[in-house]
Amino acid sequence: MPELPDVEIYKRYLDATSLHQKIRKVEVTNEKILEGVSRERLISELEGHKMMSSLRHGKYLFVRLDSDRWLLFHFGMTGDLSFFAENKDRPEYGRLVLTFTSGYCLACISRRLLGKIALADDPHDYMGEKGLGPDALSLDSKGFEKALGRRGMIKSLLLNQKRIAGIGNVYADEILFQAGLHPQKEVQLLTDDEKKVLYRQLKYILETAIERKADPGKMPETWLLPYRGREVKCPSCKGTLTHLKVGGRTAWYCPLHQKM
DNA sequence: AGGTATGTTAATTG
DNA sequence: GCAATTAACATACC
Repeated sequence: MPELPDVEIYKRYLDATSLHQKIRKVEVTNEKILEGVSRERLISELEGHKMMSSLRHGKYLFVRLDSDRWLLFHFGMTGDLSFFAENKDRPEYGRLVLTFTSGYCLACISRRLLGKIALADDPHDYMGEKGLGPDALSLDSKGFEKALGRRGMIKSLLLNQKRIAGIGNVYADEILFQAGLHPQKEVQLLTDDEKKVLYRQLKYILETAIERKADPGKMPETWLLPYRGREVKCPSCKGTLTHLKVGGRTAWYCPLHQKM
């Protein structure tokens, strides 16, 4: 379920388990996950090398190798990382599996193959080519207002990675729920106060989600997330949760306190 | 069996 | 040029 908080947790997991270990074996079990690099090329760039540090931007995770080249992961909807002992507990759908000389392995899992694994010379250049906007957590309030732009439905703008990188469907709904804004509200109708509240909630939601390990079961009872997907009472007012489609995605919200 | 799913992108239409 | 909509990608779940 990788949105920004999930990918931040993946980054910390990779940092804690896999840095500074020599890669002994590289397996690519499905080449469709690779973007712009062949299986042979990826293997030769990784084998015998070490991962030295990592960097997250939006939903992308970049890993610097000891060659100063970068390995990057984009997880799509069903991506995950798994660290395990060789010949034991090997997860399903590991599309890239690195085995270290220590006898432990790091796998990039992708059930639906909607993610990407690639090599890059420089993360900044790669993000530029993709047209990715600034990372949601690095924005100050001025940068946020600039990134919002002038037209469109607020939820679509929050989800647009070219404007702000990192927010996905679930956390976009959560931010709007806490800010009391209807997902289809036109951004040009937002008051300065509403923009301030939106910015403050964006920070609060993403930071809190990271503190709670991006585990949906651990989010506050006052949030939308524990009730998302059910037409039950709103956890913050007398309303009843409901949903509609915005930009092809399901938007859950409370029609009573989320104002157009 | 058909609809849905936390992501992105291309094609199309307004 | 922008924004909205839809299909496509591949697979599991209800």
